Amino acid sequence: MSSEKQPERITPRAEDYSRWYLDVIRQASLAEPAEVVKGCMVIKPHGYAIWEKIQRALDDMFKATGHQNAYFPLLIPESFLKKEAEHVEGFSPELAVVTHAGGKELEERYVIRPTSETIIGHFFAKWIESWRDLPLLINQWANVMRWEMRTRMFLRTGEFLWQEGHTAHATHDEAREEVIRMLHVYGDFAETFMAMPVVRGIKTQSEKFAGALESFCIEAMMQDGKALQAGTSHDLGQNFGKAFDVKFQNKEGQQDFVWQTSWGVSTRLIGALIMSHSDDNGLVLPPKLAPVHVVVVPIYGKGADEALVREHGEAIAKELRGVGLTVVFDTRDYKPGFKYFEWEQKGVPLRIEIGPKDIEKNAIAYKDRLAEKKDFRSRDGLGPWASAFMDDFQKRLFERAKQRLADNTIEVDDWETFKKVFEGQESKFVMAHWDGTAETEARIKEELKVTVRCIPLDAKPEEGKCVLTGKPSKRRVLFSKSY
RNA sequence: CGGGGCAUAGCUCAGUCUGGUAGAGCACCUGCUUUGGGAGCAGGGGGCCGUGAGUUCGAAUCCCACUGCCCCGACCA
Repeated sequence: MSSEKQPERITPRAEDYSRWYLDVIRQASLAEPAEVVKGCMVIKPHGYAIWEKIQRALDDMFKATGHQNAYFPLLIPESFLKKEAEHVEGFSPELAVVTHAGGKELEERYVIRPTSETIIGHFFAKWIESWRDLPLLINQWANVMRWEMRTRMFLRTGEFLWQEGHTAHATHDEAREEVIRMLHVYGDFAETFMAMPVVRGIKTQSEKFAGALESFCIEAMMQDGKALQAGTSHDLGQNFGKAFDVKFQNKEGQQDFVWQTSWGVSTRLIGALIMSHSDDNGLVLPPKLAPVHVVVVPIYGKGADEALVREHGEAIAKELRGVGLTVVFDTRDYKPGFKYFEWEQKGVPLRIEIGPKDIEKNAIAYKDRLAEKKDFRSRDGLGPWASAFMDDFQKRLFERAKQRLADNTIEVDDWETFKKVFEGQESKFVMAHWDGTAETEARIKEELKVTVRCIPLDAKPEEGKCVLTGKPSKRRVLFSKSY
């Protein structure tokens, strides 16, 4: 390839979107390819810190909705996977299997969990006897492995981190309520914390989770117009209950199978974050998930009193920490300009510079990560100001993303226009009529690599004709290319 | 799994065609000088040239095999 003088340069989005994505990850020190382990990645401290923020916020939301955390084994007896026909069919191509342990071949092979419905089903069967044991609301934070042909950091890797909620209920209605409740937890999380607007919807039968009756999802639009499934929530019906004999005695004294749900989000959310907000200068993070809110950079001018600058820097950092912000006072021995670039690439929302001139004027210089130039303001009232800045920053990110989603969501009624929208690498969110058949979905996917991302929950009934076949349709569905 | 590319310093790569003591830039370390948008000078450390087997007096270089990684397609959170 070209022998770039600056290998640390970030490829502009317009030049090569997927290179840009990888460059941002590298420059922000979020992760790197595991290199010695196929298809896997190392999540570096700055990337993991974002995941920890995501975990904390979501975990609080799960607890608030009555769930408890537990942990199940990484290894699952191979026979378990086979108990639910559709489930095994969906996952078998991507399973990693343990065949040997302790120096000899295993009697029964284990698969490394691709998801835990089966082993959790096994234990639910032991734990549940009566309607009094229900609902059982469990969540697990774990790693899973799916052997993927092609990987992209955070979006699709062999091993990834996630949470998987697993619940059991006495009635289908109750399970259904849970599925919808968690879908909205995800939707709220995406919009409130990630500043990422999402479309809440139902998957088509061909896109749903293997083994579920129905899958719900939140779909987000990335900057290139493609959709990213950011979270899913499944109505498992009694499929796993029957496969694992998860029965309970109901109030009428009869045996019945439980109704189950499962729902999850993964480290893919970090990919979603990157592709929602970041720019050609690097990462941009919403304050609610940013590991560092403010970086304070000291400037030691000619003949300046270093100790004095340092003292002021410390005082500013302390003041900002006092209002709950995470602050780095960067006293490393680098030129200020070097630090500016580095922290910008890492997505810190606000930079404050403190030097002799500022001290003299009782001022600070600051740089908004979203602004072109830096600005100045008084030293007074820094805490409240910075705190309000973060709220505003979070809001600006959300508004910007919402605007982009609105601008790039269109209704299309004829096939020629539909094709034009998806020419080349182009993509938008297209609301169009669909005749509801898997055949039509397949044809569109084949020809344009476009799929039905979901049937939006808020889709209003509307008579129309399928954009491809002209057959009757009762509402529009969301079409897009996707990650 | 198909097609393509690559493998030499921490990183990006030159050197391979035409065999002869291992190279550059960046990064790193030390010192001095600097500090408001990626500093400068001087000195320094760092290599099983992916692995294995050949050819040869001699292999990063030639031959064979293997492995790994990246990119593009078919599958997927």
